[in-house]
Amino acid sequence: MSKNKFICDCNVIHEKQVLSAIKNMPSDDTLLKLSKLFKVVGDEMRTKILFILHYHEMCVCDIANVLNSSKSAISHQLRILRENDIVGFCKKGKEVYYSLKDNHIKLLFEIGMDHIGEVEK
Amino acid sequence: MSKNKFICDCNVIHEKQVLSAIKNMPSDDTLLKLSKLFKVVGDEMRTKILFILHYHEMCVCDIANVLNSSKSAISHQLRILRENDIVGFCKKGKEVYYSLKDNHIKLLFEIGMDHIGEVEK
DNA sequence: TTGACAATTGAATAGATATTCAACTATAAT
DNA sequence: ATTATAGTTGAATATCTATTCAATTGTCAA
Repeated sequence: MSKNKFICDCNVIHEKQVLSAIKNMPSDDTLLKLSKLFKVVGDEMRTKILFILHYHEMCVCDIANVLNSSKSAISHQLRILRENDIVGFCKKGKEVYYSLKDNHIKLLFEIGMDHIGEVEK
Repeated sequence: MSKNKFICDCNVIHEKQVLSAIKNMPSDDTLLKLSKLFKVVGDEMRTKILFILHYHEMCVCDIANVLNSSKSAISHQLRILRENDIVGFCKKGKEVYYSLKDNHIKLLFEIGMDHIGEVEK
């Protein structure tokens, strides 16, 4: 088991598996995007916003009222969701209506609910 | 449109939808668990660890070498994954082998990859 | 055109968290 | 028994991030 080719504070125990795992890893860019997606969904306020939007589109004030939060806080979170292509929006008069951009979030929620052993109503 | 029943810095625009959304929200406990799941997966190092483990179980040193990180850093992250029922482990001699606890993470990854438009090899 | 309100934005703050470092436990080999 | 190695753990630090606050933009109604 050689050690020199790995810059790490510990030995390689199974060189073959380690090399194989390195080879199979997607690019850092891909993994970053993947973890970013989960990170964006994985904030309690954003999870709640997405849960609301998976029923129907809603404007910022209404979302703030459902979640008992401020327009500003909600708007900041919506910006993050927007920048990560998770929600879309359309303006109607003074109001801006947000909605889920595609079906992936709903699927993630279903699997997540399954994992934590709760039944979505 | 009454405002008083909502403690918020803005008006309720569509009271019926707001009340309906409140009624449909799962419990805070459920939503916390759900967002926690995504938060735990949504860290770049943990995403990488899980990606490795979805091929085969692996011991801490090997994971550290694949990811070019330290035993300690990996061990800290594995503890978080353990505490959230995402990975399991078994000891064999001096080594501890970690593996995915169930199939949900793999499903989350597939949907996530689909969302970011990458094809998992 | 003026006032009211929905929404966004930037800066500041407070809270959360990943990594590092050092110390420690447990197991295997000599 | 002693030494070496795998892994864990707690504390400290440095980074990141969610919320708040104040100011601003854009649209509608009077």
